[in-house]
Amino acid sequence: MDNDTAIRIRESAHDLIAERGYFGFSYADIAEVVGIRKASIHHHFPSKVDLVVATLKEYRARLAEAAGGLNNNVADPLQRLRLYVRYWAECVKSNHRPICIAALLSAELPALPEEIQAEVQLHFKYLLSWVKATLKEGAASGSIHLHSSAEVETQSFVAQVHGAMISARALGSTEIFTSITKNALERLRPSN
Amino acid sequence: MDNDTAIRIRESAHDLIAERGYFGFSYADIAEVVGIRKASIHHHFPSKVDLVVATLKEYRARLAEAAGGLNNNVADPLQRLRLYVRYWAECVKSNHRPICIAALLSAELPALPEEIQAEVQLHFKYLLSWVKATLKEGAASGSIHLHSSAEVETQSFVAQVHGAMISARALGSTEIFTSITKNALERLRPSN
DNA sequence: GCATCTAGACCTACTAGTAGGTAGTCTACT
DNA sequence: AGTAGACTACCTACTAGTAGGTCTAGATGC
Repeated sequence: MDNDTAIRIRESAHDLIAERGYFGFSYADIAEVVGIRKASIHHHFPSKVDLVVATLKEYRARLAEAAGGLNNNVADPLQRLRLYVRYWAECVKSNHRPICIAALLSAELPALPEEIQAEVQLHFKYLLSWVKATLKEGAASGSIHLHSSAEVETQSFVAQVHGAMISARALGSTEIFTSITKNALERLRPSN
Repeated sequence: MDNDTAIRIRESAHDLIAERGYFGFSYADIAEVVGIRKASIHHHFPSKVDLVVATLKEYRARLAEAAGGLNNNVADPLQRLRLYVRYWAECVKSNHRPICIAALLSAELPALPEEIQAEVQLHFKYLLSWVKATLKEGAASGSIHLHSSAEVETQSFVAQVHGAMISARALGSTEIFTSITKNALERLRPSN
């Protein structure tokens, strides 16, 4: 499952989901990108559901890795959130996976197979829990000011980032992503 | 174009897009809901693009109507935004078109036909311009406090509402929509 | 009053193309 | 020899869309 071809299939699945959503890509698209035949994909991922679940699991693992890295290497919790936002700003700017695939799939959620729905939900729960822990730590150390509860500020922060991705895509504008997220971070500054 | 069947087709298209996105529904699905044959849909809407463009135009017309109604009948600009949010809270709660189809389609945007992309963009521009005008009026009359520019506060407000819809869908939770949007409105209160 | 014409609405039957998925085979490496 | 990984060739189900016919209601001509 960790061999090169399987990884390339999974990575191009991620690219394609970020571009078009679950129903917007096919095994034929992936076959063309990876340079193998459609049937060969089934050898690595028996069904489309398996492929997308694996893609989401990997995506979540990468988030966990990145979040852990920030926790360990960046002392200031607010700065961690700034770097999180900066990562996405780069994605939006370069148009490389410029949207969170869990947020995108969430939009299509009722039509998706249950196993995928569950993975999407797990991603949201993980992201919310990391942001919440970060906000709480910042509030305790004084680097972050919370206007309301950590729970609600967490939900609002995540919603703003996701909403910013959507607006940026709709308007074809990197700037709108930057200005929304800058505003969201500004609100968390202690002097406010 | 305004006869009963055409309307029913367009309305069920709206339902289905809100549930599944552009690629997630077919003429066969609509035929089943409306109770006519697939081919008959083409009589009213020659292509899927025509149908979705018509659905988005109608959706925007309804938004314009509702926004105009709020402008005329509700004196306080902040209260207009509260009612806008309340409308969506009801949709989320009742699970009747619980997501803005322009926001949903924006997620899939790069894969959509250009005419649809253009309509999605028009919806965003209209919504942003109405919210901005409302915020400005509120700021002038003192019923709304703007922490930053009207432009940025507008973008943030809209992003929070859209992000709240996404989170609510992902977690199957009406409460998260309510708490995010309540927080967004709270920020605009003059006492803050 | 009655036949005829027209047009909209809907139908059956079909097209070419694509979807996800399967069966069975070949090849190269361990 | 066994196995992983790729292949060709195929399947069924479904997609948007088309061709051409039927039915009905209203308007028109005599």
